[in-house]
Amino acid sequence: MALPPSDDTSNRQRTPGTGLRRGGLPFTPAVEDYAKALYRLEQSTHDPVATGALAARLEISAPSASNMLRNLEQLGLATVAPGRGARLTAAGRDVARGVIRRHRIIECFLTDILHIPWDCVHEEADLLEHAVSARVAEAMWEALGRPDRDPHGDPITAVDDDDPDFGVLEALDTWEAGATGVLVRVSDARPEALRYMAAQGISPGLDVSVLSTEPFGAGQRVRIGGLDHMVGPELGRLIFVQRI
Amino acid sequence: MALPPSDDTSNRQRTPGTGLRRGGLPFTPAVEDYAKALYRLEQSTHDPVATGALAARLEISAPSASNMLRNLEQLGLATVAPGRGARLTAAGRDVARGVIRRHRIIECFLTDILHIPWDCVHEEADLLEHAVSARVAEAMWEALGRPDRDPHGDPITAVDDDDPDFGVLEALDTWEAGATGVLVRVSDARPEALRYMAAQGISPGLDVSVLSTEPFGAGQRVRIGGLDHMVGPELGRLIFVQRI
DNA sequence: GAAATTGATTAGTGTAGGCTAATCACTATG
DNA sequence: CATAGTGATTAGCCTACACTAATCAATTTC
Repeated sequence: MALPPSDDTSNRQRTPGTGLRRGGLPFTPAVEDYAKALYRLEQSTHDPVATGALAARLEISAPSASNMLRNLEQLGLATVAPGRGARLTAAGRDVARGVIRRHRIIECFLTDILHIPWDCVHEEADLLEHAVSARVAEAMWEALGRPDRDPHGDPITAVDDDDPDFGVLEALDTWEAGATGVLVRVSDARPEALRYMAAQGISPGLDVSVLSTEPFGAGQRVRIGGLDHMVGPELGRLIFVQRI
Repeated sequence: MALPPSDDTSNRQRTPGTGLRRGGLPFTPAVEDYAKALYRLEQSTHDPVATGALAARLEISAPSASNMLRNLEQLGLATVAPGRGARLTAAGRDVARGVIRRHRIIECFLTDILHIPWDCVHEEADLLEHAVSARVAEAMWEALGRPDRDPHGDPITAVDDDDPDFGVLEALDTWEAGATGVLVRVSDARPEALRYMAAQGISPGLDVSVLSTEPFGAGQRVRIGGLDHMVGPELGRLIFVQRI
């Protein structure tokens, strides 16, 4: 005989209407996603975020965004100026930075410890970032040796710090022939671009030098980590480099 | 300047009405939880599972369970006999075993790699088991060296295998004075009991010998891993041992 | 200054997953 | 046999999020 008190009474906290689950996590995944999106949009424009911009970002309808903004306001995470867009509150920024920090730690963890290919970790991390508690995320960070960048080169900052100003970071497509530097970060915006770069052996940390700039929008011939590549302008915009 | 194509377009698959998210995962967390609960109940009684038993197990109301059972049936995961309870189909069993496998791998991972205390991992794993893809779970399993037991001693089996019959596994409280063996598994049913055992240094893998059995339900004096403990009957029922 | 375009909000729906209260269908008992 | 318990289901409701269609408000254009 075995297994009688068959385990798993699991304190499944029930946030009414949210199914089982959410065991103690403070916000719903949707709320965290909205906070993250608001943070990013606010960060790039430094202006209040228009409902439509938020909706476009999350690929949802404008009414959905409008609705959820009222929700965020009620949760104290955002303030909504009647017709003119929304801003995160300090609390909202903390939520957003927490999610972003967890996301990047998870990406590190997936590549460095689980050896999942570099170009797949973003999607997996999107799934996990809402289920990993702060405790687990911090334990991951420690286990990884407190890294300060994720595999795409994005910084892992403290929850109460803004993303650092990248300073002299430039997109590769703005560089002239002869320029040299180091590849610091690649945007994870387009998964297929990530996959291509992974296949070509292009990744953060490598030395970069622009061999030539081709006419008629053909892009650049670039040596990256000892290998030569043709980098078209679309790809060049996703690669961020720092002069040395 | 930096961070312009501000990342994270993330292919957020939208299962209508499920918020953002669920990027490709086949079943909702609720469905997985129901399958898991059905599997466990079926496994212990070998009979169809009564709606009420399922509801009690998941700490939800009977109507909710009744409702979801119809849902599971429509998904092809269970068959519901009109008034007489439900059974998992082969597909349902696969779902359940998948969740259980992921849960146990995650528990291993949390203790062995992240060094999260043994008595806390169950709750964290409950949260994560629905967000970790099969791919990530298997990568974890490989990174851990393909363990065959989780930290509580529960077996990690292939998705298409049933939990092995534990054979000669017995609850500690059934043992007489003088019996000796090894602690194979502790039930993770009661978190506070786990916490107590962790504090006392009681964990799977240790040698066990019953020194004496006390009268009037006082339990047993037991040497576990070199330390003496008074084990009351409530605790003894949660500890599973194998004679040597 | 009237009309058209644009952006945000309201109104109403749908789905997933919970709940309570009431009902139905057996069983078990006086 | 009638009556009282059980256990399951139905009916009806609630929350979180999403959607479409329609409206409102502001700006642009003629």
